Amino acid sequence: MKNSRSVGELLREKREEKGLLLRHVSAELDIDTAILSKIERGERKANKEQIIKLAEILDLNKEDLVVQYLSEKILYEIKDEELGEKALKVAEQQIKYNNKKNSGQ
Amino acid sequence: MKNSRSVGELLREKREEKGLLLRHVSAELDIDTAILSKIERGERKANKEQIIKLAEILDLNKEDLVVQYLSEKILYEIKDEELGEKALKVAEQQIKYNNKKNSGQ
DNA sequence: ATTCAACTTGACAATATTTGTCAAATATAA
DNA sequence: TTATATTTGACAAATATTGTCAAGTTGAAT
Repeated sequence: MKNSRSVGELLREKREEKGLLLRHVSAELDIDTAILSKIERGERKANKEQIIKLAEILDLNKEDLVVQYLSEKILYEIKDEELGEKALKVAEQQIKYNNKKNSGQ
Repeated sequence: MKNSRSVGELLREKREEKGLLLRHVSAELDIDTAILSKIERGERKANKEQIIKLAEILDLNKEDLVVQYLSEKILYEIKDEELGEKALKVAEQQIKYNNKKNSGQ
């Protein structure tokens, strides 16, 4: 497997690497430091807009960060579901089927 | 692919097959007929509890219905996302990795 | 064409969840 | 200790979800 760091881990790592404080980054996001702290520790989820901004502020690869973010959203959705893994596979099938259809195949 | 009917289609088909009216089924669910109508036509989502009850009332395979229900929830979550499909795959990988870990491998 | 039952629609209300603030508590370091 | 950074939890505001209701539409049977 490639990279398995959570969004929060990625954010905190990079922020510290850059020597930025919560207050610096949260100011740019226009939120309280408390929320960013929670996001970094996985206690709260960021929203899409914040993820984009964070990628920019911290020079993180935007696509990688968004993919990890969406993946966590999906996993959150099915975290207590026995049938979650099955549902994931069905969802993939249904996306693929749709792609096919809409590309004229 | 096996079965690609949406939750709504499954519900309406089976309800009509059984000769039940919206009012019969919605009474058992303790909601207005309007909502059930919308659920069947895909205009609203049911919640988990309702899905379970509906499977019972309509003699639908509970597992199949729940899987389709969860799949639709997942797809809804990423419907406007370019990176949705990628995120789905990452989510699967991460579930698998977790399974491994927690089974002592 | 009128009537009747089933269903649909959309405006709105209630409730739940998400997203945020703030102030106090806890580290960490000088 | 003092100062700064982070964390915590109670609460408030904003948003999304879930529901009701009443009026509108549809279709079948007079």
